[in-house]
Amino acid sequence: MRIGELAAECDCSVETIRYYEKVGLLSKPERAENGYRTYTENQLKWLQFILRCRRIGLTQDEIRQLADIETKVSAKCDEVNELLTQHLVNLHRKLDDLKQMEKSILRLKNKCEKGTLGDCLVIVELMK
Amino acid sequence: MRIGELAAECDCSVETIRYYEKVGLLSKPERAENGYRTYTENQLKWLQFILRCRRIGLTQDEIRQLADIETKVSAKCDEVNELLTQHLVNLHRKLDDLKQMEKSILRLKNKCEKGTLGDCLVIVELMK
DNA sequence: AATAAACCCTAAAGTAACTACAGGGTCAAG
DNA sequence: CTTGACCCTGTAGTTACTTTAGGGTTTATT
Repeated sequence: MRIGELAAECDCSVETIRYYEKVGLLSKPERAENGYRTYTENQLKWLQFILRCRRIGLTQDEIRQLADIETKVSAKCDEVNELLTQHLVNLHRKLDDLKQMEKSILRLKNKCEKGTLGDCLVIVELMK
Repeated sequence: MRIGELAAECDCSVETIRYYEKVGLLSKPERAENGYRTYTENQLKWLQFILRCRRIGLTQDEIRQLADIETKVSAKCDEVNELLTQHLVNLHRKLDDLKQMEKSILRLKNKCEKGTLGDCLVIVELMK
């Protein structure tokens, strides 16, 4: 399977695949006589794994950690859970900020609807 | 208020503040005789607003648009409301994304409660 | 008073996680 | 035999910062 097929299969760009190879997230594939990369089914699965991790917001470093954990068959799931728990904490902080932000904007919108933007302290409202 | 105090107050780095000034997100502060930046209470509030926007994932461009509302004091409320409504839509999209992420992570976490990684369901699930 | 620690300055380079581009080779189809 | 769709390497650009280099200034301590 060539890089274009792999990209189509995984719904990501060819450049992203080459990039993942460069930074060591994806193992170097075999090369055909002409120098083209040829991928195996296993590498496809691994790429899908990486993309799925990225989609739920894990960083490359975190993915690398997961990959490392995977090789330590004796390790406990606790490590994986620890990583995910930390990720959840970060996520909740973002959610809280987002909700706070929504409130601020709604408040500002209400001010504007009263038609007195000229003297309503928009900035002050925004910053509350 | 000097830059160090401001940074401490806003829980961000001194470098970030100088960076925001450089890219025009934060207005240029007065300078003391020795060249040190001196900030007002208003600038502190602005910085806090910017940081909150950033934490929820708004881009600098989006923040700049919000900030521009300040200068449009004479603008019609409709115009401003339009802008805010668009931002609300964006916020809701991001909120949904984060909630989706949270669900994925929770689902994964529950699958991996104990045992060794040999049969860690998180990995299995992610590799599907 | 001298010196060290803590603070401030600018400018430039590095980082994450890609994306886009420049300047090419390869290969099946028309 | 050339056009177009692929593939290659390598470098530069993007966003939003962070780090480093190489200095001045202020404040606390000796």
